[in-house]
Amino acid sequence: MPASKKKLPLAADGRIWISTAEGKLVGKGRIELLEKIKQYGSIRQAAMAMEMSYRQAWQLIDDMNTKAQTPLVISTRGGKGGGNATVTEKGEQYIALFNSFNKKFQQLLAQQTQHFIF
Amino acid sequence: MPASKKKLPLAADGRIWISTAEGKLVGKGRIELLEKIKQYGSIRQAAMAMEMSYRQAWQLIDDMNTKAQTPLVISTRGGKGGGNATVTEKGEQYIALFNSFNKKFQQLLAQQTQHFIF
DNA sequence: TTTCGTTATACCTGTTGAGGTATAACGAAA
DNA sequence: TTTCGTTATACCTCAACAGGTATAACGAAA
Repeated sequence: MPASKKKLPLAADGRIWISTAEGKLVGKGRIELLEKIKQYGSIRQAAMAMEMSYRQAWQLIDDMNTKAQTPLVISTRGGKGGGNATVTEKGEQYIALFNSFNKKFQQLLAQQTQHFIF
Repeated sequence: MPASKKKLPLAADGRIWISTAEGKLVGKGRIELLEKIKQYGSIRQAAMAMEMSYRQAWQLIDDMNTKAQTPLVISTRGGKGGGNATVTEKGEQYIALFNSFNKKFQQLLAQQTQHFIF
């Protein structure tokens, strides 16, 4: 064992999000929710896939749509299937934006954790 | 106004910390607390300077000392002045480690926020 | 052995927010 | 015009947590 003694394993950790003046707009969970809505075309099914209540999913979406100028999710109710939800082009842009940001962040965490052989 | 229309101001945001298997060890607030303890040599005065209760400061210190193998803060009670607290060499190392990590993180946030002219 | 300011710890309480449940609204299709 | 599954929203409850207050422990100095 060279310079480093027997060591307590340390990790660089953190959470990131994109915010407006109103506060948090999208983070990891909300982006995943958008991706599930895109996949299923349904808020309810997206919520089930993430093991969260419909209520919570709806609140997150409502908050996003309120804070962003343009809705990230558009939903309709009634009709065939009872209703549906789709992710807008704006929503897609946020997904891409966050995932790019997050990728760089994860690289930083990994790099810093390396330095923690301490 | 070139490629970007009138825009909603977005910011890359986040929080970071250093964690062990037991969870969070030090973040921004705890590092600041260590710095204040170093400055004042007193848990109570450090807490006052940060406008937190002595109780909360003590709990944070206790948690850090428990999770780290080596105490980050050593305190004595009784005697001249009623007691005192000092930051150990290990504590100083965590301060330096976190501040370095945080500096790179702040750079990432600033850089990403640039890309959010979106 | 009394004083004093700090460290250490127990205890109690209000708040807030996470979460579930219930129900209304809706519109296409049969 | 009835059915159906989903969206939308109101309402209620309970636990966890933040935070304050009170008090014990401590030891150097006077």
